[in-house]
Amino acid sequence: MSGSTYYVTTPIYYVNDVPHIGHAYTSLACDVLARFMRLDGRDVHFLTGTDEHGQKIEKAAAAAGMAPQAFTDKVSQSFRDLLGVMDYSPDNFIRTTEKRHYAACQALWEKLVAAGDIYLGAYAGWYSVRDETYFVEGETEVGQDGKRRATSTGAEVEWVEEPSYFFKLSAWADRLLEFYEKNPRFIGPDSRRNEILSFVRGGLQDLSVSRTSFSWGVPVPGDPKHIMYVWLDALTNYITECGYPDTNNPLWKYWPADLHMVGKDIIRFHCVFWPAFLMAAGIAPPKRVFAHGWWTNEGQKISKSLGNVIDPVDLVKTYGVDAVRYFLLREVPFGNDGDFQKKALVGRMNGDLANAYGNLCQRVLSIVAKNCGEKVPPKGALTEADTALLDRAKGLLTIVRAELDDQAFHKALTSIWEVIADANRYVDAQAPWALAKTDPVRRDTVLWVLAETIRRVTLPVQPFMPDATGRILDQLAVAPADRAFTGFDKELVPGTPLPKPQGVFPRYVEPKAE
RNA sequence: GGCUGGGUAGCUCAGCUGGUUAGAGCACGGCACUCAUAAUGCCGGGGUCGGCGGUUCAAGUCCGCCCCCAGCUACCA
Repeated sequence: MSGSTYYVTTPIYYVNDVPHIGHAYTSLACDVLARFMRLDGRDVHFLTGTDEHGQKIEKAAAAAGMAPQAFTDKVSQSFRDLLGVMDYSPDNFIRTTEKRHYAACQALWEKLVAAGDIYLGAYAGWYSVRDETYFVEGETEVGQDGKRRATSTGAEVEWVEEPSYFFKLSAWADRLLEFYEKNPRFIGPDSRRNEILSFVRGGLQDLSVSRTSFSWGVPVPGDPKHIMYVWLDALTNYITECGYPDTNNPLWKYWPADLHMVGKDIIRFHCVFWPAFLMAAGIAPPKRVFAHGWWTNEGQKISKSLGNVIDPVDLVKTYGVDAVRYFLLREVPFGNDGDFQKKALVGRMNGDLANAYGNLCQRVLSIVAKNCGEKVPPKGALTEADTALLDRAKGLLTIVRAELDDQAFHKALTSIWEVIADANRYVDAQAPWALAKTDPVRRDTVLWVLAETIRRVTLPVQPFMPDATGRILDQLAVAPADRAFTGFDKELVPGTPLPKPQGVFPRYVEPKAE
C-alpha cells in the first residue's frame, strides 16, 4: 500500500459555465482523497482541468468577438482560481486545447480504427437550422400545424443526415457486462451500478464519434473535415495526462486511474463509453468510477433561471474554507443528493466544529498552558479509562482509511467525531481542574491523554480541513514530518514546549443587518 | 409503462443473514458542572417502524397485494 500509486481525477469542466457548488463538490472529494493518500504514503497524482472544445464554445467565442483559444484562455481561468479558494491540491490542471491532448486523441482514434471499431456512417436526427443543433425525438414535438419543432426552443426541425464516424459500441455490451462482473467495485455507489447494468443489458447502439458541423476540436486523422465529438475528446484527457500514447512516459505508471470522480449526470460516459474505448484500444480501464449526487438550495432545485446558483467563492468568504469543506462532506451521505441549508451549515460549524472539536482543543490546551508550564505534561500510569479513550483514537486511522476507500466521507467524519465526543465526556469524568488541587500527578496524566487524543484525532482530519488542523497540530508542537500517517504512532513527548493556545474554530454569529 | 432504490422519533438517518423494553445526531424540556468558544456532561418527553393481509413460537427485518417518493429508460458538457 505505502508507495503505491494513486491516480484520482475530476471531470474536466466545460468552460461554458462559471464554477458553482457542483464543480467545487466534485473537486473537493478528490482533494480530500488525494491529501489522505499522500499522508498515507501513496504516490499520488491528482488531476483536474477544463474541457474547452465544441460547438458551444465556438459560438460563444464568436459572440464575444474572440478567437476560440483566447476565449477559453480567459474563461478557464475562473476554474483555476477556484483551486486556491477551496484549498485544492491538484498535481496538474489539464486543458483539452493542449497540443499533447490532440496527439493523444488522434493516437487513440487510430488505435480504434486499426482494431476495426470505427466506421464511417451517417448521423441522423432532428436538426434545427436556427439553433444549429440536433435534437433527439423526445426533445421535439409535432404542433397542430403538423410541423415538428424543438420543445425547448420552438424552432422548426427537419430530419437531417450527416456523415459521421461511429464507434461499434453495440459489439461491446457483453464484454462490458463481463468487465462489470469481474470488477464489482468499478461503479459506485451501488445504486448507480444497478442503473448502468440495466442500461447495458438493454443493448447498446453504436456511438457517433465525429461531427462535421463545427471545427473547434480535434480533427479526425486522415479526414480533417470531421472533428472528434465530445466523448472521445473529453474522456481521453485522463490518459493524455499520463503521456499516451507514449507508455514510456514517467507518468504512465499512474494508469489505470484509481478513481474517476464524477457527477451522476456523466456516469454513463465514464462507465460505458470510456471502458469500451479503452478495451478496444487495448488499454486497461480505470479501476473505479464514483458518481456523487447533486445539491439543492434550501429545498429548491438549483438553476440559473431561478437565480439560486450557489457560488463557492461567496461561501468561503462568509464561512471560511474549512467550514465549507467540512460541511459539504459531512452533511450528506456521499453519493446521495443533498440539500444546502444555511442553518444546517451554521449548525455544523457551531455544533461539530466550534463546540465539540474546537472547544475540546481549547479547554484542554488552556489547562495545559496554565498548569503545565506551557509544555506537554508528564505521562504517568494509565488507568482503564485512559487506555479506553486512547484505544478508540488509535483505531481511527484504520477506520477512516476503509471508509475513504469507499468514498464514504460522511462515515469517516462521523467516526472521528464519536471520539471527539468521547474525549469531551472523558474531560468531564476526569475533571482535571479538580485534580489540580488533589492529585496534580494524575491531572498531568489526564491532560497528556487528552492532548495525545487530540493529536490522533486531528491527523486524519487534515485532508478535510488542512488549514485548521495545521494550526491545531502547531499548538501541539507536532513536527511537520510527523503529520503524515507514518507519525500516527509517535506519541507526544512530555516536556515538549507548547505555544500559547488559540481558538481555531470560531462560532459563526449571523450578522445583525441582513 | 418497464427497471432499480426507498418510505423508521419534529428534522436527517442507523437498524447484517427474523428473536430481550426499536437506536443515533440535531431540535425541544429539566438537572449538573465551571477547565473551555454561554462551551461540556447527565436525564427525559416523543415513533400504528407507508397501508392491508399472510408465513412463523417470534417480523421494522420474510412473502403477496396496494399507496407514495426518487433515480434510470443514451448522443447535453
